[in-house]
Amino acid sequence: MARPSDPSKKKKIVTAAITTFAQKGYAGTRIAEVAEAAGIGKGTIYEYYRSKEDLFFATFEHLMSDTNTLMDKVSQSATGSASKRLVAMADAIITSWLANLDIFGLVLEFWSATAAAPGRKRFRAAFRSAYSELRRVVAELIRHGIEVEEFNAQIEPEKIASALIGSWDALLFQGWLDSGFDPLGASQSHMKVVLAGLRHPTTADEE
Amino acid sequence: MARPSDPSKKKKIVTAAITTFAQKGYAGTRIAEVAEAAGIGKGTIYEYYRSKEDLFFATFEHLMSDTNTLMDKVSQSATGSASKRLVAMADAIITSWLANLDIFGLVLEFWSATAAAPGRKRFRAAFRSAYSELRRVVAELIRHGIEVEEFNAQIEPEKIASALIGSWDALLFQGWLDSGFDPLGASQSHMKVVLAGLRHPTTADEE
Amino acid sequence: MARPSDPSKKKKIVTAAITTFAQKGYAGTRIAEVAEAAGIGKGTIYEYYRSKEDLFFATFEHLMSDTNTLMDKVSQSATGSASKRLVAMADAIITSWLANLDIFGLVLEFWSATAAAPGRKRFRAAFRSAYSELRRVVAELIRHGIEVEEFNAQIEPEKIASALIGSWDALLFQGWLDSGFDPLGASQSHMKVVLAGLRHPTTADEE
Amino acid sequence: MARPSDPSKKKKIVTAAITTFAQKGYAGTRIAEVAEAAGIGKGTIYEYYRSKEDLFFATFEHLMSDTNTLMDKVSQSATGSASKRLVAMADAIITSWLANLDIFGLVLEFWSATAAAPGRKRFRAAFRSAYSELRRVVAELIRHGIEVEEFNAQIEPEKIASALIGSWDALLFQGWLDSGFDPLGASQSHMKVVLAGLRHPTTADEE
DNA sequence: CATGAATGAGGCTTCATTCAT
DNA sequence: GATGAATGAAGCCTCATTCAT
Repeated sequence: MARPSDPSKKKKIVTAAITTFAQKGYAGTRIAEVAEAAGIGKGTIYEYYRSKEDLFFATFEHLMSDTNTLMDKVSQSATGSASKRLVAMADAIITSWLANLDIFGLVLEFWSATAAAPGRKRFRAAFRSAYSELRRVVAELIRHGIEVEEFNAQIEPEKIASALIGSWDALLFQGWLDSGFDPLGASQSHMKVVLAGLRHPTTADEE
Repeated sequence: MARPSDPSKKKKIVTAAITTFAQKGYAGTRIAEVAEAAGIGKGTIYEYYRSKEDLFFATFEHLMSDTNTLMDKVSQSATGSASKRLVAMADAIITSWLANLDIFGLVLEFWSATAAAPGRKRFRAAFRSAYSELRRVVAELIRHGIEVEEFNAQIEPEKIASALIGSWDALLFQGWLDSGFDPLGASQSHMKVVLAGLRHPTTADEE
Repeated sequence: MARPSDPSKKKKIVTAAITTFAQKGYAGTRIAEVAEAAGIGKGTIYEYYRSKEDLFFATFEHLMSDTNTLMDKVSQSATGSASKRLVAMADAIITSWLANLDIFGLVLEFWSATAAAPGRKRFRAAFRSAYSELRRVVAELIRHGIEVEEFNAQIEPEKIASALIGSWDALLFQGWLDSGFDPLGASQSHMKVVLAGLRHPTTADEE
Repeated sequence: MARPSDPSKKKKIVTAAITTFAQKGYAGTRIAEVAEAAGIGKGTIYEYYRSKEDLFFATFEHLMSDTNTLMDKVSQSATGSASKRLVAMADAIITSWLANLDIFGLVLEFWSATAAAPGRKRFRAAFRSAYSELRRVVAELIRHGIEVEEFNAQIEPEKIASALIGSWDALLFQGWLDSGFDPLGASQSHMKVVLAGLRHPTTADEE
């Protein structure tokens, strides 16, 4: 009864699942399709994953961890001023996703998985902590910029961080919707403005 | 043969559909549930909508038009400097959605509907044009700010617009995920920085 | 509660039903279609007929009575030798149906209605008595031919009658299937042979 | 993805389908009933047949092929004069169907399937070619009878063939309607007359 | 009388999951 | 361990019939 755990096969399944879920969505994907894409039998998937839902969550975790890995790499390799590091981070994330825009649909599926009914609470929880962590990293960077007096002290690092991260996601979504849209360019333009804003004092409260 | 078209009943159905789809997601919703929520018979829904998918799209259009109405109201009523108007717009959108955060899950469903398979192309098309319009309106406002020399001339209105809009969506999403998160505060903080950035020249290209 | 009985409206409904059932079959016909074809409201049909099944049976009776009327006319107007009368009868029936081959599909529906389940026993009964009557008329004619020594006395009128009648139906069916097939020609050819056979003694029992 | 194709199971299903469709008609039959009659699960049927309609067509083909097999056997084994062979053929077909009169209702369903709407064109096509072939075989036999001067040269083999075949069908139908009716006797009586007619010259055209 | 909007029973079909091989 | 044939719960949708207007 103990399930097998050949990691190479698990990977093969998840990879196939990513492709298939991305193309057809969760509801539109049949387990048989994933199996076929993975070049294995339908029943075999159940040796490695308890259910379709479980497999879906596994693809989620897989992508999540890819993103985390990317983030770690970026934040470790980034050098220079806080501004440069922020821009590098934005560019890295967006560039990385642009290179895989074909599976961006999967992200949308994950987002919507945070909504629907029961058994999907883990998606919401995972997203929450992922965003939380991402905000922490970015906020840290901003805070650092303040400390070294690169950024103005009035700003609230956490809040800015959440908006920045959000803009990255949202620009990718717009790029996904509209192939004529350029998320990277938009992000860079936005980052320039934000960095300018971070350096200068915000005007005394309007009105 | 000719289907009935009592608009008040259509509205009753759509309203029920919004609630139900928002709570349980598209896949998790049974037509019978919507009917019950609308206080009518299951078959009656099919007098007004050809299919579940059609009803879903109708809820989409309904919310879309609500958002458009809101946008029109905001852009018409907004007065004062470009900055103030931008902030007003951001606040209006976010506040409006915060008041209906319980149906934000529906938006996620719509987002993911832009992905999956056939018969859903219209979602993508509708989103594309909606974003396009929203960008146009916001970019217009920014362009106006440049003309009156409130904003610095180097910025690219369309790109900034897309990032701003994106941040609103994405902050709402974070608020949806995490009830401790405050989208409005984050947006306001972000807007302040952006407005500061818009007023000041961006530094000479970083290397 | 008493049902109305405006006969002109009943006729309008049955006429519409004949056309529609003939084109789409019983199962493929919706009451709404019949109503539309009749130029009346869907509910009105139920003022005149208890159910779809009932309406179907009414179309059956209508056609049956048409056929009976035809038969009566033919058998009364026929003059001359028994042979001539038989041929006239065959020709009349086939010609009449050929002129309405577009509703022959309805006859097929009636035939199959003699099979399926309960509530359709009346179709079988009606057919049984209709065939019985038809056989009686044709057999009578043959018997008459025997009496006047036009036909050979060995033949069994009832059996020949049933085969003749059957051949008419079946040739029409073949014509219905294949527009290149000529039921009338085939019938005439067949009748000639049969009449020749009726006139001559059948050979002593073949071994 | 690839559907199973165990022929013995396909046969089991078709057999069950024949019984059930014959008893209750196409419309009156529920897939679940067929499954139960076949002793398998409802879903299993869909592993072997795409739809109810498909299964129905399969039963049609099955019976068609049975009939063809019978015809081949009869035409090959038949010896003796053309007359004897014709009678043998008639008797074989009728006897064979009489032995299975319980599923004759199915034939009626098939006949009516040549009418109704779309997706059923194949029934008509199959019938057309089946009748065409049957006519060919019978006409061939008649033509042979002419050649050996057993039959008179004036007759038209194709036309007589179509009428003979038709009479077999139609007599079976009458037997099906009325258990007191004897299709075999009627056919034999009819065949005798026809054979007598085939041997003797038809009278000069009856004005 | 006529209408057609409303209804819900009923059936086909899908597909995740199981389990014998 | 791997497989895929078998399964049946579940759900969309149709359409005959009703009945308030």
